[in-house]
Amino acid sequence: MSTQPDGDGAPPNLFAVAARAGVSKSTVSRVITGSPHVTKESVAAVRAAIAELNYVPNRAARSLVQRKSHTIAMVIPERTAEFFADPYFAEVIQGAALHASSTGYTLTLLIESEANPDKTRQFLTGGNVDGALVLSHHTSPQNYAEVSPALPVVFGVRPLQPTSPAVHVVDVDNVEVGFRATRVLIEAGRRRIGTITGPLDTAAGIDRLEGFHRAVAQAGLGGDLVEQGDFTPGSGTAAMQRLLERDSTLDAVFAASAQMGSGASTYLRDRGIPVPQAMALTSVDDNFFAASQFITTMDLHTAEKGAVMVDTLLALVQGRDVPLITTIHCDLVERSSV
Amino acid sequence: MSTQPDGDGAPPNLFAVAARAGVSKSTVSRVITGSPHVTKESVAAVRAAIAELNYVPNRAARSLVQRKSHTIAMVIPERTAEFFADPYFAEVIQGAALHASSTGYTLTLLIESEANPDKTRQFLTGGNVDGALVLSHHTSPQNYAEVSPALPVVFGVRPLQPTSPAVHVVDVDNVEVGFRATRVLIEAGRRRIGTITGPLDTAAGIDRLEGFHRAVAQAGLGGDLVEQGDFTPGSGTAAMQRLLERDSTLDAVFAASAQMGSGASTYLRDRGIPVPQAMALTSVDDNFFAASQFITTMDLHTAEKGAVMVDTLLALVQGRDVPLITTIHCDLVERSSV
DNA sequence: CTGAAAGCGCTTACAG
DNA sequence: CTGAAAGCGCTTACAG
Repeated sequence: MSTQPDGDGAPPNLFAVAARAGVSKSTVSRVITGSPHVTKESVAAVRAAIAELNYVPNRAARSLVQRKSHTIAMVIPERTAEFFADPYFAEVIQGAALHASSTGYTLTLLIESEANPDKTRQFLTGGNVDGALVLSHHTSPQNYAEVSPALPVVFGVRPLQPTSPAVHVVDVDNVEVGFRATRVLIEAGRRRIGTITGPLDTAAGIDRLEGFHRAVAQAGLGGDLVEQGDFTPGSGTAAMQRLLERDSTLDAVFAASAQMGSGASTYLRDRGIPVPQAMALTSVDDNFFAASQFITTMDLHTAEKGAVMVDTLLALVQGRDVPLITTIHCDLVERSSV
Repeated sequence: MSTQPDGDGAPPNLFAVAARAGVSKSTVSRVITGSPHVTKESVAAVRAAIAELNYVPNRAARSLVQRKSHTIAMVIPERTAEFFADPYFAEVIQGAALHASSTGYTLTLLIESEANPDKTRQFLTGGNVDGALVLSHHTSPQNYAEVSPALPVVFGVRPLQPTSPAVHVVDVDNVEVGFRATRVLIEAGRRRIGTITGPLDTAAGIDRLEGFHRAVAQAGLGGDLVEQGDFTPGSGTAAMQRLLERDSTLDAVFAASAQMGSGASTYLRDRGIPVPQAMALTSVDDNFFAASQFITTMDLHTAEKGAVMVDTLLALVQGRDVPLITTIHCDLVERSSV
């Protein structure tokens, strides 16, 4: 007695579509799964019925029989969550979510509680997801390497220690990132170059510093002016001050994050030190911290990285062979700080 | 022949647990669902078997029979996604994800593609999720109000236009937010007060401006110094400049976001205008933009808002009665900008 | 309190 | 190419 064609109450199921299209459930299923063994006429009839009924397949039923959840988890350890304010993570997640939806997979956000890490691992290994993306600077990937044989896992950061078994990683080459960002300063004629590093217990922090050291060494310059930050603007300000106190002839700084670069830039402005005339500056990551301070920076293609992480994971899920390391390219974005 | 007790291959199912515990599948199911009609002995036996086998219930099977996905979606329209860099969204999402996981529900991130909005709505109404959280300043909630009878939906922002049917909203009272942030300036003795608004096609922008107007009117002050921004730091800098050009006697500014406040603060510093001596400043949202510039600001308890959105949605999902509007309290955080 | 049976909505061999 | 049947792993009345 409803005016709506699809009736009220329960949503239409395969059986309803089959009845309307005048075929069997098997045929409807074949059309939906894209099987080639169906006549054009049947395909057309089924498609029409699906459209008329506004039919959407039940994921639970499909998952049950296929033993696939069509869901992937994005695991964000709680400590990283504190750093959620870092645009970097938001951008990776956005890139991953956007791409996942285009593949028919669903992205579940899983914040790993430090109080109860077993809960997260149980969720992951309990067949709720087909694979997991792990984003973290700190958490030991060894924990996940262990679930890895049971569940495909892709990391967004290279592990600090080699894991066993080895894990799949998608990331930029942070040594290259540090090298190129430092080279720019050298090519601009700077001779007394310092660096504000990220935390030196993170792969990104360590590798970018290594890149810095290689670049200055290659140019025959000193690599002694190193101050550590924690990727936040405030730490950049403080490190900039320390650097200047250590050597007043400093004429260039490579900051290992745009946030720290912006903190350094703020300090320089407050002290009336003109950029780039008296001090050249480069940083890492192209976000509004870099943009608003006009800092020449390395674009890490972070959203793309999120998408590639999804692709890599899905390849693994489908049993395809994937190299252990996928490197995301990086680019120099020139602004007015050099 | 495996040394592991849980064998290899397929994960243990209900049947395996039942066999090990020496009871029927029905009894195991009752223990898992928390039915009271089970003897203590049976409960103990089943729990032991579950622990020994490391059994995790299959969500797909449960969803299929219960017609519940135990999943809720966080819908982020693409336009909002551009603003993903705004710590505000990250914080809401984090709060929601953390709380959802503690309730046994799974949070799926759904980025609404502008190219194909039907896809998102189809996913939502196709029985894939039990409810949806919608976060957006711009998107017309009317679109979602329409799916609302079929699917519980909770909004993080009040709709600009009344919708039909009315939708559930969880948000701070932005009029109060604007009022209080302006009052602080008045109480500090400022007489010539301007405001940098958010976009005036958003509820937050409109309501915070309304709060500003009420406060200055109540104090018998003028409410003419209004410049619009878009919540970003850059727009705050530009608006601050326009305000100063319009009236050089300006002695206080209420910025409707911490990002804009920080942009304004940057401008003031560059011009050598001391804060708070020559210019007092307040803003909205307590994040590192406010903290790093020492701005007195309104704490919107954003992570808590995410959690409350989840609670509200789950109440709706469970058929409980929920008020249409849930107001999150806000607090003043005093720093040195006033 | 407990168990056997039916069924949730799909997919997948198996015949034809 | 197509359909009837079995089964994925649970939960839920229904008897007992």
